[in-house]
Amino acid sequence: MAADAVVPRLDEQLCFALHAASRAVTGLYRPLLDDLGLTYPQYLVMLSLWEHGDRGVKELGQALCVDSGTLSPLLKRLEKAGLVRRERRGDDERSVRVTLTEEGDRLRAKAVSLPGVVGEAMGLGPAQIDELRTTLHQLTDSVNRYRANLDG
Amino acid sequence: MAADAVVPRLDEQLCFALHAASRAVTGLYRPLLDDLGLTYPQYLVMLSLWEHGDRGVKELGQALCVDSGTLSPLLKRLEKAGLVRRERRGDDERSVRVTLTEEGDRLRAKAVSLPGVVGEAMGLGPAQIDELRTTLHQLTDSVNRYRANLDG
DNA sequence: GGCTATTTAGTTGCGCACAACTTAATCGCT
DNA sequence: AGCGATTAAGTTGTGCGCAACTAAATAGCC
Repeated sequence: MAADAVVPRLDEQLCFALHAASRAVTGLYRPLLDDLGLTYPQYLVMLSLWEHGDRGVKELGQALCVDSGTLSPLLKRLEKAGLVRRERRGDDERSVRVTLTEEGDRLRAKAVSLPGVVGEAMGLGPAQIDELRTTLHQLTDSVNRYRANLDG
Repeated sequence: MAADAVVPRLDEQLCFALHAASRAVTGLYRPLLDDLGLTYPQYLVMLSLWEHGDRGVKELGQALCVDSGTLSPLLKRLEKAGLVRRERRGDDERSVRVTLTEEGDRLRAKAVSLPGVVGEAMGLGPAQIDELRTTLHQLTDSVNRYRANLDG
């Protein structure tokens, strides 16, 4: 086999396209989220809380695909910022309930404009966006199933 | 407007689908790259070097969309691992040339199998992959143009 | 030639992602 | 009831991403 054909070019690699796109979008959010005093991963946590009002650390971890090693310090920062409260659950002292504070709830109103701005910046039509999201979910599921089989 | 319709659900957000997919794929690469002693971002640098043999730090930064703040320590680790050499360029002492060592070049052969494994795990057909890559490039370009206009 | 502005790498500091580990509570089995 | 296994959250350490800054070399202008 030809040695120079063995490894694909960087910009042909789907993994890099994904990596680059994800970072570009996060970078687009950054200045917008700065106004709310949030980082992008913190914003994802707030989205989940705005949606459900009340979440356990484990639930948040499953929804966002992160473990407690990432979540614990992040939630501590959100708590210090006054957006969130953490309390041990009464019926199971192991688990922790994360709740929105008044201020955390109010922040939702300031986040309203974000999806619109980001959606516009992406420059894709509704059909393209829909298909992209579907394909990405499919890819993520497939990859995660594959990963689960590696150590399972 | 209805308050509960204001901010989309987490799993409807394209940005999160992107974020999750990118991390899933990186996580899939991790155990494979462990065998080569590389992290994923280091692998991207090696891909660029395998492709061009020889790159300036600035060129690498442009190709991978990262600045010297990320690249410098990463290259230092690759150098310490014996995969790469760094030397000031003669004609312009500001810039640094990054070169593959023998060992770095040999590593290419061990990376041959990666794209196949990852491609299979993604569970997408060739047409889907092609379209996904195109859409992602389009999205990245559009977002980065938008970002350039924010501070430009 | 001399001086400022720009360019290029590198450093520092913070937050996230993740692996490996710790601590504490609960579960489940006998 | 007692006790080992499991589960939940948190801690520690490493590497990446990025902003802000520094140091040194070159470019460009007078």
